[in-house]
Amino acid sequence: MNLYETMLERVRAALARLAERGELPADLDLSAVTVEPPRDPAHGQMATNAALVLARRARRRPLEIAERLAAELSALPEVAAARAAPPGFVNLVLHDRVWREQIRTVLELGHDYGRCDLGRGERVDVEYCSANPTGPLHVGHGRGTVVGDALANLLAFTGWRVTREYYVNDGGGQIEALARSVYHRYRELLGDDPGPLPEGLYPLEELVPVARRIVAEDGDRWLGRPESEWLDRFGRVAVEAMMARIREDLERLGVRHDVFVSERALIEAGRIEEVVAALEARGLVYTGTLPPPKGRPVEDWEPAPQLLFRASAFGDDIDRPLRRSNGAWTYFAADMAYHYDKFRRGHTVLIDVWGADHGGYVRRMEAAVAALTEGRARLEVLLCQIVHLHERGEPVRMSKRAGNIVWLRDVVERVGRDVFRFMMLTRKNDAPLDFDLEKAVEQSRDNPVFYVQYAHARICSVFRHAQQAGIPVDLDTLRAAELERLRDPDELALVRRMADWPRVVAGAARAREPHRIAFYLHELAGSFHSLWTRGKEDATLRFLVADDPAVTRARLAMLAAVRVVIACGLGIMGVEPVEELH
RNA sequence: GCGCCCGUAGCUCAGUCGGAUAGAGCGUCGGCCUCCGGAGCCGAAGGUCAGAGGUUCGAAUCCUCUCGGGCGCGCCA
Repeated sequence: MNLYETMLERVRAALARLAERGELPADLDLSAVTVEPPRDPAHGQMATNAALVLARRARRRPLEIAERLAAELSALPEVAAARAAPPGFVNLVLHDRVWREQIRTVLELGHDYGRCDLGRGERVDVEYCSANPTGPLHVGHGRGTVVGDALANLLAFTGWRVTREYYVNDGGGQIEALARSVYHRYRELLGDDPGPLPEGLYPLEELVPVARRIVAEDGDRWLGRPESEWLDRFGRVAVEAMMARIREDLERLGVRHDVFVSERALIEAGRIEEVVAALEARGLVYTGTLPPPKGRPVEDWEPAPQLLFRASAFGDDIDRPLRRSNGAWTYFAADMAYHYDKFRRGHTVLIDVWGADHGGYVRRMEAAVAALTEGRARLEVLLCQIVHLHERGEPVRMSKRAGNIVWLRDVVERVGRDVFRFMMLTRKNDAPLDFDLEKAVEQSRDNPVFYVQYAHARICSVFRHAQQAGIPVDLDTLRAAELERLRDPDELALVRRMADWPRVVAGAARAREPHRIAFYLHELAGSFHSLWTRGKEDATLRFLVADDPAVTRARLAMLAAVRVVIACGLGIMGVEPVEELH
């Protein structure tokens, strides 16, 4: 339990005592009562809204309740001051020692500090990346991949049982196009001039080695043969090769999925038929004709009866097709089978991280999950907005047609895994993100990655100096430090910021917003840098004070704890906490 | 036309389940190097939270409408 939760319990207990004495009604609903840091630190260190929330039901003036509550809270051992403030807050100041003790807690718990059981062991499936196996990952894929990975880390840290998952779209027409693209290269390699690449095929250089492999294994036996003979073979080899490449790209980003699920395998196992039959049995599937699409007119639109899922019964605008007019299942039908599969494997929270261009797909998938699981699982979709790439201030435009795609691997190699991952988490997912390749490698205040890592490195540097000076820095010594020697307001501010970590983690997990970790670390690093600089101006505030081993121990304990929190936060983001910058 | 997302300082963005006088970085201006790493720190200036209405003790936050931007809109994935 973190400090805020502890104080919330204290507030609830105090309210109960007031109720016992008849100063409040007995059965008040306390669920809206919170204990939070006030926006303006001048008000105090924590504030509760209890009186404001309860005033109406209690039929009392908020300030009156606040005053009684303040009196009650003043008596607590943790509380240095409790004051009622208009319109009805109770502001709390805790004894410094309560905050300082958090240092010892951090040193006891290490990287488990901030861990909690918010998820209560519920099984959540986080599906992210899931790029089509028609080429390597490009920068655009990187954002969702990092967001999904960090979110999975965050949820695992806060008590969920997490599966990290990649859906391999190896079943549709795009794979046929991929196979034909490889066949084109195959003919080129064997000197059988195929002419220019037909419209709709992939011009990727990366397909040449795939074709080469088929030449090596199969020779020229597919030359001049009808498509029906070679299409499957070429498709399988191409998907395998592309997935191998994608896994390498993921590896370089430090991303490792637990499960790769093949769309094709689901289809071949008859899973779509199962799901559709189940829906059919419940009257949720029918044959009908959809109205023409809105917006820009579709030239060759003709009304045609199709097999439809009654998505509109679950909040979608219209019903959605399950079969194409050529009889094949739609992507949506396969996706239904896939999401049902996630549920069948025991997940009750399904989180999908998608690009913003899939926004129009969210409603129908939510409807599908609601229908298939009969409300026992819920889908949460995180849409990641576009990444704008900049080079020397100029936007880098990517276009598949022009063939100037920026591969994820190249960017990661250039700026480094840590920088890339951190930068991808410096915006909330539904805001567009600018990524400047120059700034990313710059070591300045401008660059939040550097700023945070620099704080960590500086702490490590202090410890190196301490060791050189023969000052004991082992954990037992630090745990036994006389923390009351930490008296400077900036030291206490740093400690309070550090003690915020459990709240931040829980809030970020609840909101599915891993970017909050990045912002928090930036603030924590700021508090630290500020304190560091004061030590330059005032030697008594330096961390290592030669003639005062006790204060040195206390400050080293504080730094050790801050370092743990920084490292832990970076760990959730998948970023290495470096010990030295160069 | 419809749906989803967004609109906060000159720029890029935070803003906790609705909480008090809306915060940070960049940029601008003014300061701080006998130093545990100045790759840093401190200060100043800078706001009609797009606009209007509503709910509420209280709205940047929730609801409605308007304006502006992004994405998407049968048988692609």
